[in-house]
Amino acid sequence: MMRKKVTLKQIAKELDVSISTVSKSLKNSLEISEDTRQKVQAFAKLYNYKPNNIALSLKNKKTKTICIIIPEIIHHFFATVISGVENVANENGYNVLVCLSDESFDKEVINMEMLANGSIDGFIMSLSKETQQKKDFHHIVEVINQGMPVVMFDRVTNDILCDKVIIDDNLAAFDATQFLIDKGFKKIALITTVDYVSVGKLRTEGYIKALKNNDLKVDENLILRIEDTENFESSIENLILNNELDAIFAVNELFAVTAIKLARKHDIKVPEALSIVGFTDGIISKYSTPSISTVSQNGIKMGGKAAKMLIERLESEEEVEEQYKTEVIETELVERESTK
Amino acid sequence: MMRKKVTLKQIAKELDVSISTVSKSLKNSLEISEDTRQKVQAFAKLYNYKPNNIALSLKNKKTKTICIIIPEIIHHFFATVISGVENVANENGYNVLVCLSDESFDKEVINMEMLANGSIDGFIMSLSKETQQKKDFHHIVEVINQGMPVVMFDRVTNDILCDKVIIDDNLAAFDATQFLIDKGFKKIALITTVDYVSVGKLRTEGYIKALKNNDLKVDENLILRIEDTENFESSIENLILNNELDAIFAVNELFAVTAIKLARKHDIKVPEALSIVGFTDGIISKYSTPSISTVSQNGIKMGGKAAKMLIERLESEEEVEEQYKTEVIETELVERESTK
DNA sequence: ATGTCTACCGAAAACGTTTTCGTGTTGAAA
DNA sequence: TTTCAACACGAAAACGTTTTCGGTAGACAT
Repeated sequence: MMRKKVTLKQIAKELDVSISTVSKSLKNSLEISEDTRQKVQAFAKLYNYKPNNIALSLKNKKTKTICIIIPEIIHHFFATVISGVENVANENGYNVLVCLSDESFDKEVINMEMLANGSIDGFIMSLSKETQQKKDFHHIVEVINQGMPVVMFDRVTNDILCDKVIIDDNLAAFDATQFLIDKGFKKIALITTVDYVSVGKLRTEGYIKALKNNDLKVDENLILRIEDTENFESSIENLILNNELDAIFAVNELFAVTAIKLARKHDIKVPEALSIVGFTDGIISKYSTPSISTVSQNGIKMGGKAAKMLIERLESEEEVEEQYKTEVIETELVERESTK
Repeated sequence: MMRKKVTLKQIAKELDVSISTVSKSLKNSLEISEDTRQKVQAFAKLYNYKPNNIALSLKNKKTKTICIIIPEIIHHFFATVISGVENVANENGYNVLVCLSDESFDKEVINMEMLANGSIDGFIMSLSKETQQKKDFHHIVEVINQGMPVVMFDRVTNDILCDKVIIDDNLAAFDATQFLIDKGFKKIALITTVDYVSVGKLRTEGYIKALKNNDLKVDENLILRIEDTENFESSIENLILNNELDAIFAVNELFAVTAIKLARKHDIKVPEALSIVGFTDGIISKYSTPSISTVSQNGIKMGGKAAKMLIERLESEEEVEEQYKTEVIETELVERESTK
C-alpha cells in the first residue's frame, strides 16, 4: 500500500525508453510518436506521477515560494495581512512561508539569512520593534543586493530602497483627531507608543498637526508614550484621573480598550462623558462594549497589494530596477459606540 | 554592488581546485591540507558563500520545511497554533509553510497535492468544514501512503490513522456545564454548531452528558444549532427571549459575545440575570465587557506538541510505523465576569 | 547507389550539493 | 632500489528535472 513517489527515471526504466522520452511525452512534445506518448502518459497516470518540485526549483532557479516575515502572528492585523498575501500568492501559483520575528532583531536576521539561499524567491516583511530601534538593516540590504526582491509593509524605513506598501499613518491620525475636534472636544489626549516605532511616531505627528491646525494647544501632559515592556494600566489610569478629558485618541486597539475599561472602573461613561477613538479595526474594537470607533487599516488589501508587487517584480524578468514604488492604502474611520 | 550568490563551482574555478576540494575544505575535512582549507575558507567568507538550500534538499531528500494547513488564519485560536508550531519548528531548524483552506475542500486538496511532491517533509493540519461534511479524506490518505507523515489537530477524524493532538472537547464541555450546574442554574441553554463540525458535536455531547448526570432534563428547545452561513443573531435573540434562561454555554467566542450583546439589548444583565460560559480563550473573551468565562484551549501548546510529534516522526528514521498516538491537551476553565 | 528529408528517439549537460572511490605524489621503511 | 603507507586532491555519481543537440531509420527522389 505504501507507494513512494515515482520518478521519470523509474518510468523510463519500466517502459524501456529514455528519460528524455518520458519527459517529452508527458509534455505532449510533438517529437514523440503518438503511440509512445499514450503509453507513457497512461503509465504515469497509473502510478500517479507528479514532477518533483525541488528538482524543478533547482533547475529553474525559482521556488515559487515567497516568505513573509512579521513580528507577531497573534496580532489580528498581521493575521489579516497574511491572509491577503496568501490569496494573491495562491492565485499566482506561489506558496507562502511564514516567519515570526517575535519583535527580535536576531530572529529577523537569522530567518532572512537562512532563507536567502535559494529557498524562496522574495520577501514581504514588516520590521520588528528591535530592528526599528537599532536602525540596523544590513541583513535586508544584503538580501536586496543579492538580487532578491523585498517588499516592506506597515513598519517600514526610509533607510532602505525597495517597494513598500503602507497606510498614511500621519493623515489617518490627523483625520481621527480632526473627527474628535469637529465634535467640539477640546481636551483630547493621545495614548501612543515610544517614537522609535515608526507608525507610532507618525500617528503622534498627525495628532499634533490636527491640534495645531485648529489652534488648540498641544499639552505634553495629555500625550502618553508607552514603552513596550511597561505595565501601562496605571499610566492610563493616571492620565484619565488627572485630567478632565473630553476624548482620547489611542494608536492601537489595546490602548483604546484599556482606556475604556479604566474609565468605566471610575464611573466615567463612554461615550457620554468621554469619547474614544482607536486605531486598527480588529476583533477587540468590534466586540468590546461599547464597540470602538477606530481607524480601519485594511490588512487583506495591504497583504494582497504587497504580494502583487512582489510577484510582479519576480516575473517582470530582469531588473527594471530602481523603479521602486510606495503604495498607500487608504484608511477609513469607522464610527461605533465609543464616540458620540 | 549587486553580487549574486557564489557557488562551489565558482570558488573552485577561482582558486583552481576541484569542487570536491572546496566542499571538503568548508566542512573542515581532514582529507584536505591545512593550507588549502584556510585558503578556501577565507575566500568563501570573503564572498559570503552559503550553501544552496534547494540543492541540499534535492540531495538529502529533505527540505526541512513543514506545512500547516488551517481553515482560517483570522481565528485567534489558529493563529496561536501557528505560533506554537513555528516555535518548535524553528528550534529544530525547520521552516513553516502556511496554507489556508478557507474551509474549502478543494483548496485543501489542491494545497496538499501541490506540496506533497518534495516541497515539504510533512503536514500539520486541521480539517476544513467542507471536508468534515463530505467525509472525503482521500487526499490525506494518499499523502500518508506516500510515506509523508501527517499530524492532525483540533478538527480531526477517526477515519484517518495518524498522529493527532486534540483537547477532550467532550470532557471540557461537560466540565463547563457542570460548572454552571454547580452554581445552581437549572435552565442552561447551549449554543453550538451543526453536528458535522467534529468539535461542535463533541461539545454538544458533553453538555448533554452533564445535564443527564445531574438528572436535569435535556430540552431540545434550549439547544441552538447554528449553520455556518446563517445569520445567527436572530436565532440567539429568540433563544434568549423565549426562555427564561439561567445560563448559556456557547461553543465558541463569537456565540458567547453575541449572546451577551443581545442580552444587554433587552436589558438582561450579565452575569446578574444570566451567566454565560464560552469556549476558546481568545481576544474577545478577554476584552469584552463583561469579560467572558471560558474554556481555554492552549493553542500554543497544541501547535508545539503537533510540531514536536511531526518532527520526531521525521527524524526517527524509517518507519516505526503504526505507532500512531493521540495527544490530549488539557483545557482549563478560566472564570471571568460573565458568570456569577 | 546516393542524397535528402522527416519522424522519432537518446545522450548529455545543467542546476548546486555531498560523498565515495580512485590516483598520484611523497617520504620513510625494508 | 623497492615497497608501502600516508597524504592531498580530483573524477564522477547521485538527487530529479528540462532541453539542446545529435543520430538513426525509413521514405522518397535523383
